[in-house]
Amino acid sequence: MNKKKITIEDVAAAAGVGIATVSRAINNTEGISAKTKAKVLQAIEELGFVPNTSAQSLKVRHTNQIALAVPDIRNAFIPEVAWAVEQAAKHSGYRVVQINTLGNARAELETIRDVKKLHVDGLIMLPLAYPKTLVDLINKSNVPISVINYGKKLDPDVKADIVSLSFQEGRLVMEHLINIGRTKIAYAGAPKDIIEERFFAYEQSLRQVDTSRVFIGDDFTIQTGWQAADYFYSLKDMPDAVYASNDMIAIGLVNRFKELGVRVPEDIAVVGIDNNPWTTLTSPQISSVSIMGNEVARLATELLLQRIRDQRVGAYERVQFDPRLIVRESSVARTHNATYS
Amino acid sequence: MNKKKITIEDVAAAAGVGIATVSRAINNTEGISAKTKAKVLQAIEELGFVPNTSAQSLKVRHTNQIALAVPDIRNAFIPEVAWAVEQAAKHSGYRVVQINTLGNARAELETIRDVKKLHVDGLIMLPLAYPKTLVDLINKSNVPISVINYGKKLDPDVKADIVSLSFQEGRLVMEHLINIGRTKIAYAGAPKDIIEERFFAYEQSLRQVDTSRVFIGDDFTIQTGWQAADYFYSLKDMPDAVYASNDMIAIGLVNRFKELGVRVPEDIAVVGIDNNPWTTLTSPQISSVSIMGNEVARLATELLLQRIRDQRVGAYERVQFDPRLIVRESSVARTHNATYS
DNA sequence: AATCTTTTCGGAAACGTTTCCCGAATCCAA
DNA sequence: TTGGATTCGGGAAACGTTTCCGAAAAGATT
Repeated sequence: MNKKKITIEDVAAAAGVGIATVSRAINNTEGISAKTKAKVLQAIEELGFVPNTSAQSLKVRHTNQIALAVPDIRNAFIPEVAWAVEQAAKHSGYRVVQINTLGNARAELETIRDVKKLHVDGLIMLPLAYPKTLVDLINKSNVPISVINYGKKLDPDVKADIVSLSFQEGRLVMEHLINIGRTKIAYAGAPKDIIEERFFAYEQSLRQVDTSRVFIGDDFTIQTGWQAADYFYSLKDMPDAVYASNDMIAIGLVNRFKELGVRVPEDIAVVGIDNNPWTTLTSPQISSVSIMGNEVARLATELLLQRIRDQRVGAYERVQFDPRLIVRESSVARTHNATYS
Repeated sequence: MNKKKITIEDVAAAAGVGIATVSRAINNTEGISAKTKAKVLQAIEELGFVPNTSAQSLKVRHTNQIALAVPDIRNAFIPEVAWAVEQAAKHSGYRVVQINTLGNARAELETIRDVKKLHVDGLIMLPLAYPKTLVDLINKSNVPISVINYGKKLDPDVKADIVSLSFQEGRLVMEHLINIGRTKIAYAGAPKDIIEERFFAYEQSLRQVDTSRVFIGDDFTIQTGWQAADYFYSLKDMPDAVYASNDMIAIGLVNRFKELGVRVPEDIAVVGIDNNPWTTLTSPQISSVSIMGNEVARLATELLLQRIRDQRVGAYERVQFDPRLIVRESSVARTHNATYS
């Protein structure tokens, strides 16, 4: 209907006040009486006036937006993070614009240029690597940045708040498995483990590793889990526990074991990593360790928002998030089983 | 380092030209010689100048952004859509800002107000319902809108391009099941099926429905599938096929059937809906019908972008997307089985 | 060489806000 | 009442661009 864009000036005219007054009413800054404010507000309502964000941003030099740069929307970890960031941001009145780098390193550089263009107030990024060029760009950009580090060790003096995963998840599952009395622990993973630490933890928890007990499949899928199960089943000396480097593999393991008539956890315990919701949908439910994506994301955005608001600069935070083991049915103490079997 | 914001004016000074010329260089509009353009570009490079998007938008009256309003980021269907929209938009040089309505109807209204504020050039929405107030708001907003309709029938004269799912998925699975010679077909679903059409299709494909063969669980989860399997198993006259109203339920069904020693598909065929990636990870792999979220999303954004570019108004598109059945291991013709059993 | 086209460039006016600064109105106390 | 202190409201400048319009420069045509 209303073809013409209506501006603050129209409102001013309609309400019989000056444009400055209208502005005061909108942002409820002080220096305006309740009466005129009401009058203005009503005029706004009648005209269906909506302030132009571009003009506002241009004037006030910030946009109330933060950018979230993610490598690939389809990785399991990402939606969780995106969700949490969105929540935390919205809660503080910020909008988030997502920038998809597709895991492309060049795009990751491009990102911070975009960030300047858009004049967003801050940036949260999950880089998959830290080439020098990226670090440089970060350091000389003067936009507040939080990085969520779920990859490799990074340059210690990046000028950004960093919340990283502590890579203790492997240790956690090994300790757990040992605690519940398992002695023949196997490992099922994939090559070029993004998080090699997961395998290192396996090695370090054992006096010596029996290489016949480690199975390395092609990828992080259920199929790999199946293959691993078949393999372990074929061993004359079957393991009594398996540490799966992610939940997909763990799920494949318990499915296949069930088919083979191997009882989980009585005959063999299984624990995975990621705390994928699916772990609760299998039978038995699978123990897993949560990487705390939600909390990590929330903290990262809170740090960022804080930095934005306080105009803080320097004194960059460096926090690690420890993963948490969630014990479910697929791994229980041996003594328990004895009672039942 | 560079504390002060540097503007087009600084560039002009540095390059020894006027500010209009700089603008021409940036947007490579014509009316500028190659030589001076190079000069300007270099100055830009040296100063690290980045144009201010807010100022640009204010002037040109558009933002090169489209908004995507989604009910809940965690629904299976949504990430697929979000991804496709993002891809299509980026390909045309548009950025997408996601607005999360949390499925909240009020927030859905608020959305279109936000859209005006932000001055995005268009909006793609997936409303879960179409209250009159929403339709009104859509109709009198003069922002191009595409709606992806995966819910109920909607007001026929919404002023927006609409691409909807055709709700033929139920018919598809029933025809398939009948074609492969199943005669005792059961239904497993959840109450208040978002897409009631799925159940209607079941009723309509049968001369008469044997109510003992329909199981309505609590929700769309695997657990419901388990319960359904138990229930069907308990029947004296077991069905020879079950039509699950979504893949989660289907997965639960085949898992539980396997445990019960019921063979799929020999004893009983199972087919689900949604073409959830997980259907290929079970054994047997589960037949399912794809709702074509990807294609739907891509078309919706293409329609939108087109409308934006051509400033087209009126002549709203109405397209339906037909789902597609993907036959996997969980449903094969009876004659086949005979050979094997 | 002189005029006429055409191309290239710069000045200045917008775009729709916020905010500074100052004048007007209101309030309070004596 | 009157004056001074205080609150309220308006005009105008600024934010950083794009673009219109006219002027200058360059090229083309005799």
